[in-house]
Amino acid sequence: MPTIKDVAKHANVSVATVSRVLNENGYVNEDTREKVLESINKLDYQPNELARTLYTRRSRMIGLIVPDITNPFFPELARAVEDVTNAKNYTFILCNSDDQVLKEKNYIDVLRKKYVDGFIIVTSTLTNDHLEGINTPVVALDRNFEPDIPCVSADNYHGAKLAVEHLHNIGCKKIAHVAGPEFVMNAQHRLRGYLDMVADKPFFSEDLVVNGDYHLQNAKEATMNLLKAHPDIDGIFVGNDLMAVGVLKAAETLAIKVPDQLSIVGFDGITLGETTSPALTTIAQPIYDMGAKATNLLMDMIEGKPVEETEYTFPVQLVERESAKKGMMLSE
Amino acid sequence: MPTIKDVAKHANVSVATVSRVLNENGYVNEDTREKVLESINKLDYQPNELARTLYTRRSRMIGLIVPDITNPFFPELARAVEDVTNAKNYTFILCNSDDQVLKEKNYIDVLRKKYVDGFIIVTSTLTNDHLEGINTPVVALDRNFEPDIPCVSADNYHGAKLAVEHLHNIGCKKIAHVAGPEFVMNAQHRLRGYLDMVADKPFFSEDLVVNGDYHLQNAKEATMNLLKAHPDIDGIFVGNDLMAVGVLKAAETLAIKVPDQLSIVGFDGITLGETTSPALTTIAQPIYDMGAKATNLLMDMIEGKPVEETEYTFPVQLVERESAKKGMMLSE
DNA sequence: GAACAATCTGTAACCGGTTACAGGTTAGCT
DNA sequence: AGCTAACCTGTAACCGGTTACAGATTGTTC
Repeated sequence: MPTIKDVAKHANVSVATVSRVLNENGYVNEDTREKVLESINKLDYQPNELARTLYTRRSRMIGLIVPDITNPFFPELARAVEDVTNAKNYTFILCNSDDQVLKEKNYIDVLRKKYVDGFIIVTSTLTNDHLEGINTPVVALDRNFEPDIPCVSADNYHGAKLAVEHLHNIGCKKIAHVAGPEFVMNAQHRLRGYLDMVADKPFFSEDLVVNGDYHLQNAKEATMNLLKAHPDIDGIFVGNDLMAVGVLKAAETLAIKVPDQLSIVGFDGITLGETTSPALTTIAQPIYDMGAKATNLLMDMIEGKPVEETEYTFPVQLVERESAKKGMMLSE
Repeated sequence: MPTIKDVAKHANVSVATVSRVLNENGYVNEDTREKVLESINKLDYQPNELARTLYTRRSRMIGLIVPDITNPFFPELARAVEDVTNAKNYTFILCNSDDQVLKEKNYIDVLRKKYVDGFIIVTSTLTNDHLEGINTPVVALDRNFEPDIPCVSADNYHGAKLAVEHLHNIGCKKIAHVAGPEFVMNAQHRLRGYLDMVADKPFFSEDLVVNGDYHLQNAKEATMNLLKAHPDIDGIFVGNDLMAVGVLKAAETLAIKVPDQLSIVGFDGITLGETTSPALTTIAQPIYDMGAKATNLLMDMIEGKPVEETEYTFPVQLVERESAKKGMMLSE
């Protein structure tokens, strides 16, 4: 691989001049400029990003930290991040934190040593303290954790209300909730949305809320218990789509027909929900758009552009598929 | 951030000495060693990876190029790669190629400029020519493309035979195949496995094979046509699980009961197959193990260890779930 | 034609590390 | 004591770029 020195020698100029034509700054005579460009072409020279980074402290790399790429919500997010970074000539590094602060901190450390220009973090466990002294730009995605860190998320509270409202509208008489983990902010918002819709209803009791961990298996088991304890539940709002699939499985195991006997509404709008039978009715977030927004926001911060707002809330949308519909209860 | 110079000054030694204790090479007196370590601790010094890389030409980063992380097969692979790289103090960069040579080449270019130490590539379109002159280690994953590039994949041919055999064993009388794209090597192997099992059977005709593109929608449509043309098909071996879900959907649309009237066997063993109803019977590849093996192999190559073999074929396994079982046909 | 600004180019310091080389010290052996 | 080998440490070159600074040339203005 040729270096800038080779080019300089070939074009009979100094490295400074070559650097000037490369970066298009400073004065350089048109003739020498062309001479240099010619040499660059002839030698197929490509500047060494690393050497550049060392001096400029800009790596054109960002880190994306997610809990687990295996969770189908995150690939869609990651894809958006990749598309945007790529379009802007950045690259990104993917890190799985498994929701462990230690892993998060470790990754942040490692990446900072590599001079990454910024972070997009999906976290529930990291707090501002851990980021102290880090002057690298950070954007929080999906989960807002600290007031002075810009955050991109969906309207979880409203979405939850939308879900319960829909279940109510189609005639459900007893609506339960399989909640996400308490330590996750968006799960709290969704739970609150549910509670604010049903807390004053006569059918409500606290044990209509069961805790899931945003994963399938656990939600399935919790739902089995729930449905055994309350056989008259005819609607469930589930904290996310992955758990909703678990709920679907639970119903199947108990020979409860969805949506005839039980209506289910999920949350997220991941592709997985389209592949189940019945397909999942859900509250869809604009996942790709959120990922893209977060990335663009981060780039703006990196490039020193002023950030107007610190909170970007995306609207959610009810997507009606097959797991919730006006059921037998109504026609009775 | 303190530099090695700060440490040197603080410990009253030269940078060379500090470097020596850091890298544990060359002679350094025990007393000075401790003095230096103390300074490192006191200043909370962390060596700058970048500066190191510039000289050593080793970045402790590798690139993983996959067609599309949104395809549920790849997150499981990516997770394995991440776990292994992370354990060995490497980081990895994820790239989506969308199966386009141009994107692949571009990524390889970009990453080489960043001094990545190696590549893991899942590709069908890249050939050796494109890698020419690249002395960076490369491992091919899931799809073998050139003889002199080490390759980790599953036993696709045998898996296909296993699938067809299973369909045969449970009593299917007319077995079709929804194939993956022709340009993908593993799809060819699976097709061949199918053909070698059925080509001499009386029920066989060439139009029992339809082409899919490894995605859901396309497979669904192709299957609808297939099943309309051959209503007596009672078994389908599908080239991958994602398409198998499409086949499931097709059957549902046509009101064909799975597995009572039609048995379906997929390929891959991704988690998605567990979430459908009926859950997918499939030929499972050890996806995580394959990813881990490829990564370990790459690291060995990077570290100059000799590579014994150039082809690692992993065994596959029939996972019986619900989409294939002894059907009505038998009991009639 | 003198003064000054704008244009052009090269030298050298710098980013933050690694390491070849040289010089000095100490220990071991005859 | 003299010689060699092992031990210890610092200087400076190097990785491949960027840029402050200075000096030279040209152009403009009065």
